Amino acid sequence: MPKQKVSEQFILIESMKLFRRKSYHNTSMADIAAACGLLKGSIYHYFPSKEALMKEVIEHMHDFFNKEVFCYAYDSKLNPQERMEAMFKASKKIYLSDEGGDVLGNIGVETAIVIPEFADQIQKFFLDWLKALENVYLQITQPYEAKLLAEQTVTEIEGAVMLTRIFKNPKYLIEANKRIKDRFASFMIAEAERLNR
Amino acid sequence: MPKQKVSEQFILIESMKLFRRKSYHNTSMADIAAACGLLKGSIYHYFPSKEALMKEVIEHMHDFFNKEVFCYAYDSKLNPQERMEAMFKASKKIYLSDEGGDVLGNIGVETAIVIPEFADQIQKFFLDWLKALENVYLQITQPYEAKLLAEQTVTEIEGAVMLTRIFKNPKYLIEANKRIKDRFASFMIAEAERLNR
Amino acid sequence: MPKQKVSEQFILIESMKLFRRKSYHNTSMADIAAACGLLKGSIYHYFPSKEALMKEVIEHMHDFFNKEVFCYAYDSKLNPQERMEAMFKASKKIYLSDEGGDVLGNIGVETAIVIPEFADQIQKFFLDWLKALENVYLQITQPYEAKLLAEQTVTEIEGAVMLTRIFKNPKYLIEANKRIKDRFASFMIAEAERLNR
Amino acid sequence: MPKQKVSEQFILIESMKLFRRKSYHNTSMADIAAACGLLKGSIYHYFPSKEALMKEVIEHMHDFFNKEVFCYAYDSKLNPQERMEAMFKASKKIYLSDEGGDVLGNIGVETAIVIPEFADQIQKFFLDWLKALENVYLQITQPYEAKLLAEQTVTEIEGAVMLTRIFKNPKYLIEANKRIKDRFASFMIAEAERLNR
DNA sequence: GATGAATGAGACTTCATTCAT
DNA sequence: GATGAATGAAGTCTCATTCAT
Repeated sequence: MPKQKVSEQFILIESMKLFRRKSYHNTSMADIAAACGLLKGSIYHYFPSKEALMKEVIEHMHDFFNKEVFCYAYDSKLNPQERMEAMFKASKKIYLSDEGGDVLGNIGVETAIVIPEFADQIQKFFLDWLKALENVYLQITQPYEAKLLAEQTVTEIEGAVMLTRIFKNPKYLIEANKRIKDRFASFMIAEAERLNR
Repeated sequence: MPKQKVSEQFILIESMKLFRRKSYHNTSMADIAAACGLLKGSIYHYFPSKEALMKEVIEHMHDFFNKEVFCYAYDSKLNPQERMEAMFKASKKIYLSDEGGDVLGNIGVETAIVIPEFADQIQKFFLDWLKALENVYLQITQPYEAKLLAEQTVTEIEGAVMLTRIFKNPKYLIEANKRIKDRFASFMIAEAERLNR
Repeated sequence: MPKQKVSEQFILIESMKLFRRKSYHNTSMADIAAACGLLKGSIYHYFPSKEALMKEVIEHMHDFFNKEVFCYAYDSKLNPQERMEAMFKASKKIYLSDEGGDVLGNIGVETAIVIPEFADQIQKFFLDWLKALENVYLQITQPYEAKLLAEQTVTEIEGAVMLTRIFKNPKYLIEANKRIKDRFASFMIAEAERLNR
Repeated sequence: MPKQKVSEQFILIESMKLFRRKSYHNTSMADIAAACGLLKGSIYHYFPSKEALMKEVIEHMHDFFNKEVFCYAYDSKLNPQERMEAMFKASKKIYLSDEGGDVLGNIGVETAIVIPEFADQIQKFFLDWLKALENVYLQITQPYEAKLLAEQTVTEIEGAVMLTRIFKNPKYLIEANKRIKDRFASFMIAEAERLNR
């Protein structure tokens, strides 16, 4: 009986990399298999179809973000600023890893278009992201404002990911991060003043 | 002359719509032909290949933006605020037309990945956009600031286009527009105060 | 009423050149039209199909050879040697014209394979050629020998055309001509000796 | 291992037959697949393209001739006559096999026209053939003569293949073989006399 | 007669997927 | 579990042919 050459996890990671770098369409099952040291047919022992594999990739990223990034938004041991910092730090290693490929931003859009069922998953990811940010902003401002700030933050990051990709230049992402932090700081100060009064 | 069912322009427009809605890869030449009331092979009377067609679509959009949107940035008959307003107004009908498809944002990213030569064209589009915005911001602030503001503006719009797409909800774009306008107004006021002093 | 831009003859000649240079399959109706200063559809005013056009090309060449080359084989005003010389001279301008393209040799083989009906025509051409040569050789040798010599002559010329084409070097044809002439001369001498006895 | 219906060799042979019988252009990948009991797409497991397949067919024939035919020209255990005999015998089974299709003669010409890269390969085949024959003739005559005789021999065989094909009658090839042998014999005798003197 | 847009069959090719080994 | 040959649908593209103008 042949031994298992790879793990499901491994295939997930490798295919994620490929999807990010080359897009869903430009990545063939053979590419994925090759990246895993397998041959075409073998992927099907782990995932029933390319579509299913993609769905698990999305879910895997979603889980990862929930556990490694978004969680800090709810970490009562941290103050608001520390929560933001922690999220930034955790996500940065993802955004800037692997040739600047983003996570669910660009993949998301391409993918959401391709197969309707992907759209739901992608939306859920962004909803969790928005909710996490909103939760942090809620600590320093009013509910309506917090929601808008969360939306603005996601908007800027996703736009920056796109420009970073198009120009192959990370500065857009770096600038966006800076703006978000500065904005956060100014809200912190305003809130501090409000409380001081 | 034989019965001409379609014009090159018409094919360009129809394929642009499809590329926007379904992405480059998910749009087949047969789809495009069908959208034009033609059969597969007939598209090849107008464009030598799918790739060439895509390139012309991109160029067409670029031209369109140059002539209908970016031009206002250099219109000396308008004051800075009017220039921004004019650009917003002109672009809005594009962003929000046709199922909320964006212009060169999402197409751009997918496409830039697929075929290297697309990347150049896409970059050029964004460079013209950035230059136009920078030119307007230059009227109300310092050069370095103007450049950053231009980048922020494009970043926000592109991110908003993406979220609008993912959630099929135009509010992200509307909010982004509002933020950009407000930011612009605050710079206008600051500049006015500086001059008053 | 539009005037006739070209003659049927003209199209025949131009398509013959193309077929010789690029082969039947690699020559499109558009190529032929372009060579004639026309557009695709217009060829169909003169010839009902590509196949029919090819057939007329073959027939045209056959006629041409009958009238301009093979005729000398039966010209009672010439002696055997003069007949051979005349045929050589007349055919040379064809063999060596137009980038060394042959006449019905290589086209013939390709074409005979493609469409069975071409095969008949091609055979008829070669039969007339063989008959003409046989008739000349009959003047200087016995019937059986004459037939073999005719066959050898056609064989050598066609093989030489092929090699000339493959190596893009006319020497094979030149050498073949020389051999044929020498062989003819030696038969002339033998015949003269026989008569002298 | 999965059920392997065919081998690379098998596809090579089958496609060679088809190319010979129907020419390169008239043979579709579907034809080849069908001849192998496969479906269109399956051929691509063995050969990346039709062109590549053709190149391997040519190479395969070239190799075959080198190993099975031309080799006798250099076999020091044989005298000149035996070398010629061996080459004839070995090649005959190819020339006359399979509906009288030739080897690289007619295919060669058609193919050399179609794709320039084929031309090189075809030339190389003929160069090896010429070289082999020249080597044999060198044993019985002077260098210049040997070269001419080699060229004549190839010329005659190729021309004979063509006529055999056109008339679907092997007699042209048989006659050519006879002439070549007789010519060889007469040179042998001349050489023997020269040495006797 | 000339045009050239449109057709539609068919070619080459790719690739997700299946399955016998 | 792994293989990789085979499948078959679908995609891009070519081209002989038709026909309204």
